[in-house]
Amino acid sequence: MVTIRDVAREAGVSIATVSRALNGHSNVTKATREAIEAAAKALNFVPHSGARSLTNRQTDTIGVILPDLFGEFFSEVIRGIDKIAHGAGKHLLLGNMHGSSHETTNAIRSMRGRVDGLLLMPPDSTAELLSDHLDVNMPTVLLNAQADGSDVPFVAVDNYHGARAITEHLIARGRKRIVHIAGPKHNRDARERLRGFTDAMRDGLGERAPVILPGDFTESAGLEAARLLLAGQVPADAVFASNDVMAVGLMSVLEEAGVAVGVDTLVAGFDDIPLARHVSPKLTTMQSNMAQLGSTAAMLLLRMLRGEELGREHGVVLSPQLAARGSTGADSRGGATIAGAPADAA
Amino acid sequence: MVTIRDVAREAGVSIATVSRALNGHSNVTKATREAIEAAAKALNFVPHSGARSLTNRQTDTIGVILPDLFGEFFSEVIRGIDKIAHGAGKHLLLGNMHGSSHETTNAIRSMRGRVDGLLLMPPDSTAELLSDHLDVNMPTVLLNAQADGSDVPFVAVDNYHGARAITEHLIARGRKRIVHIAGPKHNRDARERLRGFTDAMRDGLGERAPVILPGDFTESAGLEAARLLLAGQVPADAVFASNDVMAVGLMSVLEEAGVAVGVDTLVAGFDDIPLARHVSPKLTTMQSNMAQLGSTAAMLLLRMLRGEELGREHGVVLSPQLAARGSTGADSRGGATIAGAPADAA
DNA sequence: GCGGGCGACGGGAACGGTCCCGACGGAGGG
DNA sequence: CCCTCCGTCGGGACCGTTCCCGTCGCCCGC
Repeated sequence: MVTIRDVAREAGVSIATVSRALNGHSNVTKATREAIEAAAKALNFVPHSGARSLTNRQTDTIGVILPDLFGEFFSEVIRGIDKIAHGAGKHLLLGNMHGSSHETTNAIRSMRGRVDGLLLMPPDSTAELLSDHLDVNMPTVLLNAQADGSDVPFVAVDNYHGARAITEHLIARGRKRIVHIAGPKHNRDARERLRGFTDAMRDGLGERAPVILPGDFTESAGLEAARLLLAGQVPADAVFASNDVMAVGLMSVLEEAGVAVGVDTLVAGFDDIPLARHVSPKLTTMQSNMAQLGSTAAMLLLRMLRGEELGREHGVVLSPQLAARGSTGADSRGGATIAGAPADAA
Repeated sequence: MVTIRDVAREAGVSIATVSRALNGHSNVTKATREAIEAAAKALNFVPHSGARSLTNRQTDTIGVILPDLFGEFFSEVIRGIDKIAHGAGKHLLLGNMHGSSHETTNAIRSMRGRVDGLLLMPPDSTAELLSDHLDVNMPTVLLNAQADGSDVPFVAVDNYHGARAITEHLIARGRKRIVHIAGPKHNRDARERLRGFTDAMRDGLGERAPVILPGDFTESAGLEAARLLLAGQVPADAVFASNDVMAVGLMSVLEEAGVAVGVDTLVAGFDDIPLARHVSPKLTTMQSNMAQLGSTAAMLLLRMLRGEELGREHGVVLSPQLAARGSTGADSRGGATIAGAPADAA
């Protein structure tokens, strides 16, 4: 394990000079610099980032704490974060909390001294109580959540207006008996989507008690809902599922039963997972743009790392875009999108 | 920024005692320990992991360096790694090399002092020359690559036998005019799959010059190949695409043109992306199991971190499993799989 | 020719912990 | 009653680097 001391001895100079030379400071003679660079190369010296960050009080690393989530979502968020972080020369330290609230606080604690800032996406169960554990000295941006107690910027998707927009799309296509398949009750996203749906039904159709089927964001919930519809228990000419996975499950059962999705029954989802445009007919959905969620949060954090004081009021709400496709009878060839709801930073 | 010194002052003891108490050493009086814990809690003290790792010479972090890759693959590998690492109490430090060879060495260098070991998946272009830049003191496991120069354990997918197995599957179903859509020429995986295909064609059918269409792992390559087939230029009763994405693109065009995939023409892919079982008919493919790739590599690395000396001979070759589905006329209901090629650690 | 100023380099403290070793005090046994 | 031993705690070195400050030597100007 070769250290800066070894390089100094090899080059016949002091440690301080080696540090200066290798960090590109100007007050080093060209000859000295070259001798040091030669020695460093000969010894295959690599500076110890950990020690450096101890004195520098800067790690060039961003901590990312995410709950245990399904693949596509996870990777898209990370990709968005990495794109920005990499451009700023920052590394990413991943901390997975695996859903447990205890592990969340653990993950936050263990980040101390390893990262300069934190990108935190709390699981729904701990969203409220996390404000106690946020370190005030640690720049933090919240993903898909807002800490009720403390003054932390956040980035979230406008689930409410997204759900309104897609419900209005179904109404605009002449449907009246629109059923919603909800997501998990404890999930904030799902609750907001449900709220957008019911409001749009009330405002658009005067419907005050629309049919809500229970769901949990899994494919089997979509299958189950489809069976209910096919059994004729629930009269419906359109379905808005709280996410794409359920919508895809629903569609597959309906199609197998001979229902012409996009003609007899319209189906819409939420998220725009890659699968959405590969199923037949192509699924109408709201494009959440998870990569943008990550990159926006990373940009906010970088600003904080540069010294800007950002608070809750700097939070960003991303507006999902409507992607109207075949499953609601819309033109599927162009994949044309209609502008979604406008931003609304609460 | 509260340090261990503040806690010591608050509790009226020395910093050494605080360190002992907080790390659960036995030689501390119960009363002292409780006083220290109370002080730590009152000051909201969180130990500085960076400083700790400097003396401990251990960071409890694993560095993961991946090329810029498409979503599903990336997230699955990470998930597999995280599953193991998290169980061992390790963090994950992500370094993305974004394809460039220069950034690869940069990423490796900047990991020094931040991580205890490295999981490295080099881009194809640098696979050969990376052995120069691997730090001999840094435990390293290679993903999907083998360093020719140095003695480093690796984990790879047996692309060759996988391709053989799926080609033999097509032959077993009575097909003789089997066309292969290749992947990028510089891609090691693609080359191995091509080799498996040609060998299987030679051994199974005595075919020494099977038709190879060019491809690049993208959907449009699949579309292009489909057009060639439909134009009748290339007589074919089955197609083995080098990955699922191309196979799916191919299938969509064939189906639109009225070709009954799974009856008239059989189609098979490689990877088993989630989409594979959602297209119609369901796509026969080889299940690469990317999560297992990551978890296996992580387990190897953990063994090295525990002091085991692992070398190239401890490399693991994962055998993909054949998932026979509707696109080759196999039963798609059960999603039954047939055992793939046996492991073959070169 | 001498003094002042500036540029190049070295010494050492500091970052925030861990741990070795030595000191001190109390208890128990001879 | 004294000595010894063990358990608890404090002092200080150390991990690898950065940076402040001080020193030394050289060059230039008067």
